[in-house]
Amino acid sequence: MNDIRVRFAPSPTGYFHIGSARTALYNWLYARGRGGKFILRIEDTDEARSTVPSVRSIIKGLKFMGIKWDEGPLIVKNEKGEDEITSVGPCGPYFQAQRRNFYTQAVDTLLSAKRAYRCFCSHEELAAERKSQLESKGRVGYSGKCRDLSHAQISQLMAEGREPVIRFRVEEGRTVSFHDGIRGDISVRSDEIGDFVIMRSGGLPIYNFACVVDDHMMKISDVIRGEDHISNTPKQIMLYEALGWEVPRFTHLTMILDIDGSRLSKRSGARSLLEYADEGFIREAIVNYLALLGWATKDSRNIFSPDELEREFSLSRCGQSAAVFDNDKLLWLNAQHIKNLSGADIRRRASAVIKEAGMDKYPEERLTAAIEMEKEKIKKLTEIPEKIGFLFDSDFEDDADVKSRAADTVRIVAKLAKALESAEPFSGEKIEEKVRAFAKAEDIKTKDIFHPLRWALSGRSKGPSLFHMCAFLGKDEALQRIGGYIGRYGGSGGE
RNA sequence: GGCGCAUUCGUCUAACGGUUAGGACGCCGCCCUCUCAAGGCGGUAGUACGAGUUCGAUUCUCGUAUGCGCUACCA
Repeated sequence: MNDIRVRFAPSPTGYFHIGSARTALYNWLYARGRGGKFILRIEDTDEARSTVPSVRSIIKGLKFMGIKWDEGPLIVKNEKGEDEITSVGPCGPYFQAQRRNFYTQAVDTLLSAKRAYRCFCSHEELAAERKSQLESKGRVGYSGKCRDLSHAQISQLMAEGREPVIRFRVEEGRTVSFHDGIRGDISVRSDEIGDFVIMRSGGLPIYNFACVVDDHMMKISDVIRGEDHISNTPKQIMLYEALGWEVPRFTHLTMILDIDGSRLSKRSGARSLLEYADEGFIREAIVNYLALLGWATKDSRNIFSPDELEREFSLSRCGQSAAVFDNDKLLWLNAQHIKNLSGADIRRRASAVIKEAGMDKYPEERLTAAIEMEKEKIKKLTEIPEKIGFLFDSDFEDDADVKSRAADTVRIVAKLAKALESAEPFSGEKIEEKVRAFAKAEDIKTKDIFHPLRWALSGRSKGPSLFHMCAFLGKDEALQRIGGYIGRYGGSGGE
């Protein structure tokens, strides 16, 4: 046992994207590797943007990746059998919107210690202030106008119905430093930071504040999050100090960029994690790829199972520069992992695409066998119907190159069909033996009969190993397909 | 504008200050082969720029450039 506790704290606004997925994964891998706890917390203090569907997609996405949280939100069935979102764990609730009293308490502490104050400035005043600061090319930040309002002034403004925000009083002239788990020592002068808002006029906390309160109350030992939070860290550290709380360790992960180097956008990388799942990427590949996006072993090894990642992963081996999301490599990894699965496993995972293609009417064993035969060609689960469909349905259209070359082969194929009738049992081995013997007897190159047979059987010039395919179809079906081929291209010449 | 963080093949990355700068994806070629794949072998391509420290910098320091982030009653 130890006291390693990490958390993944997404805000439920929009879909669960790749960057978040990686942050969650790294937190989880770190916890698993160190025997720590992984906590899921939903940062829904932005009432306007937070949505329940988004919470669901986060939960679904984490589950897809095989990430399990020790504490956090849970979807359970209520008495009526409907889904209901609750939380499990000793430090709950795990939704910030349900933790308002904790934030209020902490604000009161800060207020009475004069480390925070009420600010009545309007948006307009603030905007004007910012504008003039920008023009004078200096620091941009709150001027501290309301820092020393008297009780009388405050009462007066309150009486007027003005609702203040709460600002944190930043100490002047000091340097805030911390040791980042990936980047090392980072320090910033407090003078660069203006008194920032910690609570909105409506009484809801601002991220930097809620985050500190929660991380402390949830006993988080390591805060592992995106690089975009580096600049927030000094503010948070000042809050920890003002509240008299122990500061956790911080580690900032690099950003994930789009192929053109910009921030990940819809175009190439930044779709929802779930879209990748729907597109036929499997858990192992996504986890593997995400792990590699910002982390590497000393030997730059590529293929890792989730279990291996749990053992091998370490924050200290994470890189410090942004990574570009590369679909090609993800696709390659997906093919690698699919290849290592059994046909039955692939079939099970592809059940949705199989069903959608209307192929669920075929026996599972047949589907499994077909997939087994073709699995090293499957890059994505969604490719399965096109890869094996013709094995089940003989009503296919011949490929163009088959059409153009078929006519010359009809005579020899018809002759081969007769030879095949006596193949018993109709196994791959037996068929191969028959076909090779046939070629020898006819004094033709094996290729000149192999290819035509393939065309007759499948209507395409690429596909599974010929004899396995033939055996898979079975004698009746194979002969029938050959008959159809002869019918289509036989013309007047016939036999 | 200010501050912060970053910068090795197109991409992901490896390299106690001393390596012909390694691996992987992609691309190209060859081999294997009943096709397509898979696999094997080989090739392509990189230390942003400029100083400094050092016998020696990808590696340490500084500057420049570029990118990204924060500078919100977003997270």
